[in-house]
Amino acid sequence: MGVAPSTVSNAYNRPDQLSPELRERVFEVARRLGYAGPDPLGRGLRRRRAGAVGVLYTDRLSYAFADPAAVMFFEGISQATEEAGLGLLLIPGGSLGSREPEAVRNAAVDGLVIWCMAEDDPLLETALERRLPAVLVDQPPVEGVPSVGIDDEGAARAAAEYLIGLGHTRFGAVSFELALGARGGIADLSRQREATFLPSGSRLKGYAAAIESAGLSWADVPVYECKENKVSEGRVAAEVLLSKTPQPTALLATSDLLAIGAIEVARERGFSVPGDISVIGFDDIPEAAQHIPPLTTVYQPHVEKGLAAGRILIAQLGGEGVAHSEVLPTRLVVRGSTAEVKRA
Amino acid sequence: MGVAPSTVSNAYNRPDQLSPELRERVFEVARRLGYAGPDPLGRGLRRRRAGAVGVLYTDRLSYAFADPAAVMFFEGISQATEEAGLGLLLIPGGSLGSREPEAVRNAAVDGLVIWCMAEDDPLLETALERRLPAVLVDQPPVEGVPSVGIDDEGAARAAAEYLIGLGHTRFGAVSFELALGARGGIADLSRQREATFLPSGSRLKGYAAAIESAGLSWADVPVYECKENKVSEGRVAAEVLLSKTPQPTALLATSDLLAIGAIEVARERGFSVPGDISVIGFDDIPEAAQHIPPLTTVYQPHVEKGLAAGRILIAQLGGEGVAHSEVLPTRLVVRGSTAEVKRA
DNA sequence: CTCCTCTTCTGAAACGTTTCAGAAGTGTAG
DNA sequence: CTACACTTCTGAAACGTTTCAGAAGAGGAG
Repeated sequence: MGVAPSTVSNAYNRPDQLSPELRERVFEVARRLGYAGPDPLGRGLRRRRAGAVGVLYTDRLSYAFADPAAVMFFEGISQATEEAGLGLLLIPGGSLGSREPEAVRNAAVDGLVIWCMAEDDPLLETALERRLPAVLVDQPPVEGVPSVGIDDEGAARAAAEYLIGLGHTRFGAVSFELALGARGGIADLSRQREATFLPSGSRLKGYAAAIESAGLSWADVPVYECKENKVSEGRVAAEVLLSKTPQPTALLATSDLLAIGAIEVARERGFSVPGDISVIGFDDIPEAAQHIPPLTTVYQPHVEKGLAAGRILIAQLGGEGVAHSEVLPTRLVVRGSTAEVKRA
Repeated sequence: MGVAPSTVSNAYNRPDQLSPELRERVFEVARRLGYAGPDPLGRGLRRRRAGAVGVLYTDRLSYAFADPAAVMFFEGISQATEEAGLGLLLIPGGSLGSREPEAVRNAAVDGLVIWCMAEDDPLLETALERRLPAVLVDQPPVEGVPSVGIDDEGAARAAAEYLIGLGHTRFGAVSFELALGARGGIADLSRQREATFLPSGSRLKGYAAAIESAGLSWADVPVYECKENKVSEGRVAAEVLLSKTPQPTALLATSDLLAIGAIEVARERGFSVPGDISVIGFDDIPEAAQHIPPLTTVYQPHVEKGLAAGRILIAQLGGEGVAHSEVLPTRLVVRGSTAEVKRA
């Protein structure tokens, strides 16, 4: 091509460093040779940045897209990365359930959003070992890494207190995974204490706190741990919980998806919701308001959470040192899936 | 560290090439030095692969997450990439509406899923110039690049024929973007002919074909072109179309989101849907079945579309030459938003 | 003509790997 | 003791850029 590599580089990156004619000539030759501009990997290596941030999620990515709350969270992150002109790399979970650390190590990113991973997930350590700028979301804090999240415990407590105020005394709880490798089934107190997923652990703690301070016994409340956060699991949980004696009059779910499944089963069994049984959710996904009956649930700002996480991460990339954490507000949204307990 | 770089490399990538003790020692030193394993960029450069595939979308990414059809499509792609242990890089659209080619050129990926871009979008050319393995989805075919899609025209035609069979003769159409920079407003025939977005163009063509072959005049059917694929735009379209004389008794939408918006407005104006006005959608997003009334619409397999696109792309990566295209099946799903035309 | 400044371009080094041929050492068979 | 085969490790080159100091030449001021 008869020109130094550095000149080609300048043609693409610093037009002011060479004459317009030569620049045009370089492009012309590039076109003829089928050269599409600097290779991203070579450039990334030299410049020491990848031009993308990664997001690490506890489950398989493809599951995340089936969870409306996750999708909104992604929407927020992508908004932040788009603002900054960065790519968003979705890091694959283990291809066959096995958590491959390879993918985490191999992700060409400048920073990491680590979302909702179990405290003891080996992948979490792998991720932190990379010493990239990172931000934790809905997870226990780690020294030196900013966190974004909500007050899970407080919000759950408020939700349970609301039901107590309606006169309910017999509860059942539907939780998603408490720790890696959820078995699916009733989780006793010790299993609850082992919870390594922050949201499930904290929300149960909130429910427990409300119930104990009402003079009731949390130990008597059956907690069903689902294997995944999906409607079908909520159904399974309700099957079990509604067969208990004494039968609960109120079900506390840790997500709307689970709550929806529970309501389905309750109705199929001939109960009126909220007439006979009240069900409360968590997340306030868009479907919650559309649902019949509309779900009483805890609103949390999913999109904003993603946006905040993205922005905090990006600020770190810019080298603006102080990584601040953020706790976003929640709000109990009373709709139609809860009512005063029926007088016996 | 007292050991050759190649040995470190072997420690991480080829355990069989060195003694277990040395390998352990390497890791030990790595830990102490805070070395987290081979740098993805260096490795990528040398190995000539990035370990990720990119997805390029016509809109801003953050919009995509708000569209259930898009989300399902992503779900499919991510399933495919996850199977292959690859990352999924979401390439940012122009940060401020302006389509920056930088991001496309700068994406460190081994292949590209190019989804639903206008035929004349400069970014499309930029993407193809990279000469990476690619697959086009819901787009006009390009020589040498495999395509994945559905028979938009045939499916739309079937949908319109169904309405004609119900006795409707006065139609209105609600379309999303026909070409880059949609203005929002009635699109005349010449604008329709200019359509560069395959799905909108083909679906309208299908509607037109059905109507013409029923002996009606497509030229008399007002077509409202929305700026974006969202409920609020469907509302605007319906406001306009329902004010036309003669008033349409059936609205043909090119997406469910638009159909839902149209139904809202029709009802607010005191019409019964489907009593007075029939509305048909396209996509069969999950919300379509939940909606009141449930939407009559064209089902297409969104997740499978993403899965197919991903797999075809990944097959090309593996060097398996022949890139085959795929046309996925669709199906008219009759629900409650359509009915026989009211006898005057 | 000399000195200085500008513009335009170049050369070499560096970014962090992997690859591959081969060096060094250790056994084993003949 | 030689020949050969392993095993274990190393050195150099290459991957495709960008950066930075500076060479070469042109033009202007003194």
